[in-house]
Amino acid sequence: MNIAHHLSEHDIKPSYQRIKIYEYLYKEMNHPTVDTIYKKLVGEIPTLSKTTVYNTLKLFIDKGITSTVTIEDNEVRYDAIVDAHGHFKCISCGAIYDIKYDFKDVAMNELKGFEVKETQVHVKGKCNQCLTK
Amino acid sequence: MNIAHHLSEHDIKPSYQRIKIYEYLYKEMNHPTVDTIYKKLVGEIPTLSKTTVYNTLKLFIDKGITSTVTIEDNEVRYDAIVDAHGHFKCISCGAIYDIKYDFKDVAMNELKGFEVKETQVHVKGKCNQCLTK
DNA sequence: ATCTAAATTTGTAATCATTACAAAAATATA
DNA sequence: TATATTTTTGTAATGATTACAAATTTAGAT
Repeated sequence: MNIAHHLSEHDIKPSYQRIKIYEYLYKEMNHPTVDTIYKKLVGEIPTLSKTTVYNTLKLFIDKGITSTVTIEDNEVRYDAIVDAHGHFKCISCGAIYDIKYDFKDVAMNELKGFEVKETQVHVKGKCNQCLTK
Repeated sequence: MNIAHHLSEHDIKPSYQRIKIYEYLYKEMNHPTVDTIYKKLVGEIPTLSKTTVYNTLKLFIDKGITSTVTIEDNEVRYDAIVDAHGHFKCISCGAIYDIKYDFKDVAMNELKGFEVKETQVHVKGKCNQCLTK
């Protein structure tokens, strides 16, 4: 995918920082925190400011090309995938897995007459790899 | 329900503060934040400290009689219901509704071989009341 | 190419929820 | 009653996020 083009398509001017931040999100797919993104990119972009990372992610969210994952109280994570999907966090190794689920099953009867804008499913436990160790 | 007894049963000494905090959680069922609890109870208990509210809720969670609701990034809410259930937050009036869902539908095939400890379902949108206004 | 205006980035300080920690108060035990 | 233990409290520290204004970069007009 052409990142500059993807940003432009969503009404975001493709500055150097924006391209790098989106590239990191998109390629790593590791649901990073702001701090993770900053620490990784400041090597390549020595003048990078954490404020820029915050500003940029907020812009990406406004424009609909990034979503947040708030599976923990004390940290917000970011995801280049914006389609409805859930997340599993392993309490042993800390890895976060994307999980699909049938959206209809979750949109329960109780919400008849409600307008649903967003659904987040967060599952915690131990992952396959940690269990077989 | 006898709150002192309920606390004792779960290995929590029923101090005045603990009883009042649990009572608030249990009776109001409004998924309050620490600040909400503090502001409400400090009228009745003028010496109450916010630290006590934090300590007490942490204890309740450890002992399994309270759960957290992290439907927003910037605030943790608390719930006296600990059975698996989801939450709907209205983006218009801010109210939080409890919602049941069929747990099996959410525990997806992808998590075969994983050990699931906890599932949270968070839905945001507009509630019935706000829509019909 | 040059000037000017607008957008973007940056650094610092402020904010706010939460935690750490130690002193004070209350409770239980001998 | 005296002592040990538990609980509560207040203050300070932490850490993520936001506010804000200056500096830099980019874009558009001439």
